[in-house]
Amino acid sequence: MGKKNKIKNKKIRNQINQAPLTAVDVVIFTVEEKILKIILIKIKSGPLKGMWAFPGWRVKIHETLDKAAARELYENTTIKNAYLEQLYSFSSVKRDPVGRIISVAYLALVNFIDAKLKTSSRYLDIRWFPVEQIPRLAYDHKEMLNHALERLKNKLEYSNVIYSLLPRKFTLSDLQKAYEIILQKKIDKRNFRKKILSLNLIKKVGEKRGEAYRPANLYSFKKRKFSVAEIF
Amino acid sequence: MGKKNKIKNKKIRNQINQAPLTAVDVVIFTVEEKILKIILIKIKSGPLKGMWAFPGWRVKIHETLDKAAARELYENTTIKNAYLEQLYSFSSVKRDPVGRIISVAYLALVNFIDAKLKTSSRYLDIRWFPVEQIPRLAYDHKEMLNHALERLKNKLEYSNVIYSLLPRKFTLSDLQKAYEIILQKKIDKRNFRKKILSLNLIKKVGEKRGEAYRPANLYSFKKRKFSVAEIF
DNA sequence: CCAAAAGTGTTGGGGATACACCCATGA
DNA sequence: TCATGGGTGTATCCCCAACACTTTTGG
Repeated sequence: MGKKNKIKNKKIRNQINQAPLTAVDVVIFTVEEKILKIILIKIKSGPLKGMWAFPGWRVKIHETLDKAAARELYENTTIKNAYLEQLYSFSSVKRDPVGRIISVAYLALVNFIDAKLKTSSRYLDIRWFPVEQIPRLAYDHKEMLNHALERLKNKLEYSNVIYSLLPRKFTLSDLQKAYEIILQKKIDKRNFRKKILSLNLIKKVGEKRGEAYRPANLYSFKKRKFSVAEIF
Repeated sequence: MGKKNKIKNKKIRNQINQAPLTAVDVVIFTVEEKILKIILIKIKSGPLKGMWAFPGWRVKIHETLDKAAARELYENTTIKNAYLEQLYSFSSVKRDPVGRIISVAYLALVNFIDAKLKTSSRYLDIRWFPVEQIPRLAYDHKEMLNHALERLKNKLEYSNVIYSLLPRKFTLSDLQKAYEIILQKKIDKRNFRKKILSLNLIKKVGEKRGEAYRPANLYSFKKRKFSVAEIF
């Protein structure tokens, strides 16, 4: 190996050593059985093998962050069109013991029925966890979760994002419960209905849902598309 | 050069070619002469030479994004402790004609008196520009500016960040003007004073500021530290 | 005494909150 | 007929917005 090549090689190595790599991690929320849940995966190798973390992967050279997050969501849930939003970029120098990796966190909201967890050779395991029963997380993912929860709560209060957590048809009680679960507070039924209906975002469909007792009216969102409006 | 080395070299190259690099860009706001201004630099080389853009640079291997942004701010203004907040990460594949670079945008608020623009060999020029008179910007920096303005306006309405745009002592009229400049709307004087004083964030100091006519009371923030509160 | 900016209160409306009872259905 | 969740209306409060005149100073 010639001296010239040695130098070139060293230069390239330096470039790698001086440049943090970038990854995307996705915090995927759903509501099921009156519980707010997230997807965690079990790390397959490296010093953190066996720990739980959010699904995530390096950003490829030809894809945007949004695309990377959407890919990650799809590969784990088979969901293609969920609500997906960039959260924050995490960059502690020591956050990943393997190397210098900056992680751009994303927030995803999916409805439980559509989300089919897909086991992947990349992970040892993948599961839904209630937000209230989270194991110790790898990296700085606990912090990431806190950011995500904060953002979710805020977003709920000034937008209609909650539509993405619910099935197409739902009762007003379902909707109220979803709000209560995420915001972690009781809401007055009458005030809730007044407010929601006055926003004109949902419409009745047909009177089903007579599981027992008096059947409830079913509603659906007029537009299943993110929009900002005063909600609570 | 042996075959083994060739392969190794190729592998390293691939690693570079497959990994987007990460940079930080800082949108630095100030208010001067009743005008909202930002710092722009003129690009020194490459295909975008001569165009204006936000100051920014690659993230070093040993620094966090916050540190990189603070460094960038310091190198351009000599300011060490301004309000600095991560905005958003931009990642279009073609945003930089030179290569694949993801940019994490930061928002900085400085007061004009403290900010001494420092010419750097990295740029052809550096200047304050009124937000209303911005030249065509390089990269996706126009979009970045829009995000920054949006964030600034929102932040103003639910926090005390504006302290970082003002000198230590100011009159209520100064404060009101700053709000009006950024929010781009007239505010009623009596309602403004009622609201601001009720928040208990500022206190009187001494009655100066008698430039002409009736002298105004000077105020200062009780805490020059970011905090969230309902404002407007 | 005049010009210019500083300073000061009251009123009305809208949205949020608090609160309790009747209704429809299945068993 | 009863148990269960579905569904409805009113009174109050507080925050925000609208609005105009007096005060203090320098020249």
